[in-house]
Amino acid sequence: MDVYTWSPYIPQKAKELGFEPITMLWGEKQTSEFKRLVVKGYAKTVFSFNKPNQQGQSDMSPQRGAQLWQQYIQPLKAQGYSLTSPACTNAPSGKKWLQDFFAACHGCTTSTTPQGHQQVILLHLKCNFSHTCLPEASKGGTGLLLDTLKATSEYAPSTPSNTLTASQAANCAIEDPVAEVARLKRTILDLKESLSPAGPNKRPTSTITLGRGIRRLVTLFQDLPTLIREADRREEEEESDEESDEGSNTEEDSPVDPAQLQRERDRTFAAFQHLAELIPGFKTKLLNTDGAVIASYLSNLTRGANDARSDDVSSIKKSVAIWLNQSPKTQPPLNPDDRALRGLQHDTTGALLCPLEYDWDDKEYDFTVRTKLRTCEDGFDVYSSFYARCFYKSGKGDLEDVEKGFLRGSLLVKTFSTIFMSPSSANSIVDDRENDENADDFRAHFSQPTASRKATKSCVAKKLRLEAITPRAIAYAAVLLHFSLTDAPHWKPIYNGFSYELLYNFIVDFFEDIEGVQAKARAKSLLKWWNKNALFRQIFPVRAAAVANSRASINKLKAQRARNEVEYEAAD
DNA sequence: ATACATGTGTAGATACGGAC
DNA sequence: GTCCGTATCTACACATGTAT
Repeated sequence: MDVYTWSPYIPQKAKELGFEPITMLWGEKQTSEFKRLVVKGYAKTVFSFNKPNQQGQSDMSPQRGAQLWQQYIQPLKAQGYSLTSPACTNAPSGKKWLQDFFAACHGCTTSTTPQGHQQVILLHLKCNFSHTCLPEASKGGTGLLLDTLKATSEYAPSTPSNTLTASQAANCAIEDPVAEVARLKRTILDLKESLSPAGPNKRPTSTITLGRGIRRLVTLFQDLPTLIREADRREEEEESDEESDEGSNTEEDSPVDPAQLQRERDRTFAAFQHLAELIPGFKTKLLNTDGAVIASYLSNLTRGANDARSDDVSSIKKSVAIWLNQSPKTQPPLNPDDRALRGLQHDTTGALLCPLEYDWDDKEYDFTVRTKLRTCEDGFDVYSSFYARCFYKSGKGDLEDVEKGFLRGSLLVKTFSTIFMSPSSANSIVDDRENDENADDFRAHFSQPTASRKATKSCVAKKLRLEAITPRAIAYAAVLLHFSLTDAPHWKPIYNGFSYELLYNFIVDFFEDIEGVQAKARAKSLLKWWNKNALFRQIFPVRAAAVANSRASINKLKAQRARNEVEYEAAD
């Protein structure tokens, strides 16, 4: 850390405290004191005129500056001092002042840069930490300085990143621009490495990137402040738990089922917990007392969340068309880039959107059901039920047992693996609507890996550190699949009166909000069915079972070696 | 202003071909 | 055969464009 006092004087304490003192010729009025104090060894660096281009500061002409420089500053070079150019303000007049100064200052060129360019003079960005430096830097002040560097010494720095510029500003002095830039780059690299020691990607993950998993794993529709509010509410409730919150709610006018409200709250709180798990340091970040910091943090997370959803909506739109077009029955073929001709008007997508309640394919009455559904005749509404056939294994279900086959359809599995594994991973999943005799064995959904090419990048699930398939991930995939079968022009939470938020909540609750032992067991086995997924296990080869196995092997080896030792000693 | 769609950049991986 | 550099590919992240 350097220290200076806007004068030649260096405080006695400065050196004792380990500061590197810098002397300064502030302006004309300090020349005598400067000459008296600044001798060989007094300091290593010298700053020169303070804002010579500004009235009320050292205020002098470039030509006068050059004279003073030659008289007082230049001779110090021979005494081992680092020389620093006049410190103009960041105003355009400062750049002009410096250019004129260099023009007038003959013989100031003392050394050369490694590139062989004439290094005219050491430059100093005038600033101080408390009030000038960072605001000016953020307004582009350092940019101007670098412009000046370029203009005066032919030194062209590689385009500095924002971080670099800020660091340069904070450093306040650029002695040798080339060395300085190189040094700062190394420092930044070091810092980055220390931030993320492991992993091939050394770049620290940005907040936006961190947010990408939120819609996929935490909540598809709720915004982050809602989740935080619910977490806060719970905390308050716990603190004053004897005081029931009856009447504290202002929802008197809209009669809400208390059980429904409680479920809503539980779901929201679960989302908060998932969020805290997904985003490293999330809870810590919330402790920040600066509301603006938190607001921008949350808005970046939200941006990432919505970006990722947007990516998924568009990629699933394409993929679904390609999968369905593989069947010759899909006539006319679907346009991968447009949902416009999908929905009820198309026989293939219509059949998949059609819930169990209706028989899309009834032939006896010449497809009247289909027609009635299309014309929204009374009592015929495709969007009245969540039991759409696209969610069912082989597209078939039983109205008397709606859970049977629900969320086991191959299209849903394809959608899931497209999002969480890779688009190409879905190719290995056999469409169960074509050959339903493969029914029960999940592995039958996957053909042998035919791709000669291995995955080239870690998949989304890995990036999100997803260790097991969660209900919310399945619900996310289900919503995206259903939506991509419609003819919606763009992503909407509600389309044709069908609420994707309600569908999402329905599927989440299907797993998370269960009454009864038998029902719980069925939901658990469904989740297990997903996690048993051979493809998914390829991605995470080291599971708990594998770790246990390796421990068992180690123990076995230990035991045998111990036994051998005993036998060896006995033989002696 | 915001959300969604589209385009660009890049990491990580393999395939290929020439030199030795 | 192996070593090494280059070309190419996939898929994610981010930037930019566009519509509402």
